[in-house]
Amino acid sequence: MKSRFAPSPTGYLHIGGARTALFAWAYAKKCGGKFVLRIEDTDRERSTQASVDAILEGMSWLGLDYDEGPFYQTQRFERYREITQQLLDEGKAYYCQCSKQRLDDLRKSLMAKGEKAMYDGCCRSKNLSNGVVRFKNPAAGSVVFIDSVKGKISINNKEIDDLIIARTDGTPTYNLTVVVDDYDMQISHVIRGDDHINNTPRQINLYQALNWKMPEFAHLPMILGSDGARMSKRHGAMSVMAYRDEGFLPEALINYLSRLGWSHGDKELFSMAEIAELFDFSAVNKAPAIFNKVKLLWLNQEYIKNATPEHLHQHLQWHLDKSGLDVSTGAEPVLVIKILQERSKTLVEMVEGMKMFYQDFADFDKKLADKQFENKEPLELLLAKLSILKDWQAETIKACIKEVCADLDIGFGKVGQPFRLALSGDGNAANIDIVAELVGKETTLKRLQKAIKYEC
RNA sequence: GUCGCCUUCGUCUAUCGGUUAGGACCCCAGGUUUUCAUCCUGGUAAGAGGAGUUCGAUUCUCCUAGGCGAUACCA
Repeated sequence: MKSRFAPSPTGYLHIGGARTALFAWAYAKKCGGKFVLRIEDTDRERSTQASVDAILEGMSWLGLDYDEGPFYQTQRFERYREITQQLLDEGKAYYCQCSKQRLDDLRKSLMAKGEKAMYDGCCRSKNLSNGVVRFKNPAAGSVVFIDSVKGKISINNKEIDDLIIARTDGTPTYNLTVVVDDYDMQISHVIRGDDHINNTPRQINLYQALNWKMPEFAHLPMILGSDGARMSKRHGAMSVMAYRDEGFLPEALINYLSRLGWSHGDKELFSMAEIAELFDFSAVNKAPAIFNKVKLLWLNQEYIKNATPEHLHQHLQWHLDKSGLDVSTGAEPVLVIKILQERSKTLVEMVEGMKMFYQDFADFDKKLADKQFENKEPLELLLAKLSILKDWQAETIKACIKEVCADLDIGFGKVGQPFRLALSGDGNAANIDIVAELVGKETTLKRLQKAIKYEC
């Protein structure tokens, strides 16, 4: 068994492509087969090296490792030419010199008549010796195949015209190259988006003309934008790497993507290993799915909550570097990460939460400060007690807070809240005693003084 | 226009002829809690419409509607 992911390098690796790659990868793993990466760059106009790099980076970030490749179609032009020539020699393809203008007019007049717009085979028996090369599609009968997710699909050959397999400049086109490559690379399972369903019968006819064994086909439904329309920029991030930038963990994105069109009973959380073990086309939906970022966020939070601080630290490094936050001088990062795990939906949020431990903030949140710092007494008393505290530990700090409460005969909140604001600046922090311990004695005292000086 | 594919809560989905149609996200209401968050409990919410087949249809068939896709010298 061997599957492949065959993106064209005309942009970054997007969500839909990633999901296709994931399923192809998962099925290969499940079968103990191989997974191949092939770059379909025959369109010289639109393909770029930057896109190739972006796709490779996306695959690697997601952890979608491939056993073979990446192969590049531009390096196989000789092979395509050979097959095209063979088809020509066997009378299964022919040259066509119809102008774009004629093709255009033909299409328009056909549509005006309410017929399907397709090439009329004008040059079929002209015996020309140059121009584009068209494949002679069978005129009668129909193509029937069993798709692993859609079931039986049949299309009448009357609906398929003679497709171009080589352009005027001799370069091959998509339908020819996929067939040749999938055959040469011994791909047993062609797994791709269902926007390719309509191409499949053409390709099957090519397989038959070449007398090649056909692979299994599995067409995955599309992923739609939030309004049910095809995904586009206005739906938010489409690029896989944009999700890293926004603070998502690759395992969360993978988990989310796996559940778009696939399911395994009521199970929601899947590790990559579980996906590889449980994935099957029989549980893949036929209908397109709408991408829902809110659920992705929930998943991301689940993964952040349950990850080890060390693992999080690894992924956090990229964001730390980006934000320029230096964590080498303050508390041990994993300790800080630990207390932020339950309160961060994304890694970006986590970096935000880390800042108070490593750098000072400019001002207190005014609205909160006016309220919390109105009565300075608790803060002053707390400062006095903490100043002489020798053993700077969460427990001892907590004891000080409780003493203040007792001395002043007030509740924990009356001391804890102002203290929290004094330390964080925005009032956002976890258990105040632990936070104070990690912020450190010197900084804590400094911030308390700053809070006491605050004028409401 | 033509052809192909698709259609269960707002969203992702379970159900493989017989269920009070289940789970998850979101949302709402409670509870725990040192803010926020987490956590716990409960709740709202669905089979596009119409014909058949059947003792019985969400499930099988057909029609309609809607959505998506293809109709390129793009992939």
